[in-house]
Amino acid sequence: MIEPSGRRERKKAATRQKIADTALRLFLERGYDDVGIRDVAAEADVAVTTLFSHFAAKEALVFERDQGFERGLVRAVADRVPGEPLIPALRQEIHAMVRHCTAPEAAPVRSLIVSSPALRDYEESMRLRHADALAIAIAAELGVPETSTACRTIARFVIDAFALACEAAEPGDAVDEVFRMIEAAWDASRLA
Amino acid sequence: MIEPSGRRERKKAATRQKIADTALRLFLERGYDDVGIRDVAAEADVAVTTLFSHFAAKEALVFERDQGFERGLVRAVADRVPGEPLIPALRQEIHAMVRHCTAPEAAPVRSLIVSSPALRDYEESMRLRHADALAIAIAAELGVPETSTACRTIARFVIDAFALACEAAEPGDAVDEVFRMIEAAWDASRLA
DNA sequence: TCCAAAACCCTAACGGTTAGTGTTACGGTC
DNA sequence: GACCGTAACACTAACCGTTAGGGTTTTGGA
Repeated sequence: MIEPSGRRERKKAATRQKIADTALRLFLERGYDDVGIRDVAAEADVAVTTLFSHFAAKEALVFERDQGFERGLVRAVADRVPGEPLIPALRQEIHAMVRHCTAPEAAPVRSLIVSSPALRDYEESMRLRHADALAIAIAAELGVPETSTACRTIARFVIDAFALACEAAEPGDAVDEVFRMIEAAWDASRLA
Repeated sequence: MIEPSGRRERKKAATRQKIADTALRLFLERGYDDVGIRDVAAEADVAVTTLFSHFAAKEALVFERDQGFERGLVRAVADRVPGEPLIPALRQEIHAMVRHCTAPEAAPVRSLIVSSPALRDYEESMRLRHADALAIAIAAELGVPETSTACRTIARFVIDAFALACEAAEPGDAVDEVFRMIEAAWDASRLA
């Protein structure tokens, strides 16, 4: 009775994708605030309730791909080659994420996000969740309690690096600059 | 034609205060989500539109006093005694802010905020604004461009210290712990 | 073949927020 | 002391995101 194999899954994924694609297209054409949920649903040919069964909020329509970011961060901590130090592994992962977000083909979506306070706030709240997940992963890796202030601090700093680098003129250099500071902070903590 | 002195100002302030007091009382009595804007307006005996002319959003009704935080941070940078190093000055200010937020009499409001995702998100977006303001103040103090990555990084780290300490079991100790890391990060930056 | 669940649809509403349009009360001016 | 501009407030009516309630179709498996 489990394992909903095949067609059902594919159809559901297709519906979800169609909604996301339609939404992004309309947002880019007419602006985020000038496209209503009812517009998106109509254009994607689904009911409004169906749209909300796939996406928790209007803002989520824009951040379809960012689900992998959190997983990537946690993996960068948990699955790194034995003996590899933590911070450089995270630096590498943040580099990849920043490259992804600042790639030329991502520019229209970027400016869409920047132009809407609602989207900016939503993105920041996503980052907070990422930081919490990362803190838990780091704590698990080091064998300290999840509530360890030092772990949570490092996790936040790493997410800050991501956020700041995405807005910097030279994103790659910014990642390195912030990570020099994070490395020092790490050495000054009791975790190193 | 300027200088609206006297009665008008007082009446406006009184209205604002009455709205905020009423709102907080109702929220604490019945829960944030179970009190509507129309309830608050009716109980405070003002029109809904009047309420929104004083407060930008429902969430802002809960964060009436936090306007001073940003000012305090900027002042901690700009008005510190000559020769006093930057980071300890900020540490002191954050200590004061954390004490303020974790004081026993602030507990009901704290738990109100924690219990509502909307309020938590709003608080975090306020902190982002504080970080931006602080970054600008630091940049001005050091005579570097506002967009300096190092300045923005330190500002974010300081705000992180505040957020983490407010949630920690021992807030005061947490501030000191995070600031040891910030101090190291500061020394590793090109600003020190 | 038939069933249970998943996916979907429709309608109607709720609650925060805003636009449009007055009305009052205050402050400064002649 | 009468007068005018404007800030503060009120009322109505809506917009928009979101959800509840309740039904229909599609799918996978027994």
